[in-house]
Amino acid sequence: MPKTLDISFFEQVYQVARLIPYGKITSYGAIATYLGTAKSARMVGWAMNGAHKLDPPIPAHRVVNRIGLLSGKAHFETPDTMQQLLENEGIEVKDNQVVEFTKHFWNPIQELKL
DNA sequence: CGATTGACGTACG
DNA sequence: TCGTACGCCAATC
Repeated sequence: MPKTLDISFFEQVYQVARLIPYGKITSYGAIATYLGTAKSARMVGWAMNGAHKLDPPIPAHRVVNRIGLLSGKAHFETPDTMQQLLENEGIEVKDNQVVEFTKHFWNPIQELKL
């Protein structure tokens, strides 16, 4: 049996996270929903816990919660890293929150679902 | 080895 | 409309 079918939820999260295009952002819930486990949004964030340890690294800064809040900024090297990275990609951040969130939102369901 | 926690989100009163 | 409860599953205490 191919192990490709045995990849855990984490691996799938990593796969999707790496597909997030430059200058775009998505939410934990969006990824979870795309994977078919809408209520496992927490696990998406949990997966990001070791994102920087992976190779290639996962653009965890492009993943925010459903309201565009930089809920995971505290887990970066410095609390400002996440915001800096986003602004570097042309995404405006105001008070730990993404401005025009829906405008920069990248929905894996809409983009990847065929 | 059982209980708690955690980068979230939805359901329900 | 707002506040509280629960689910999700792995890692840590």
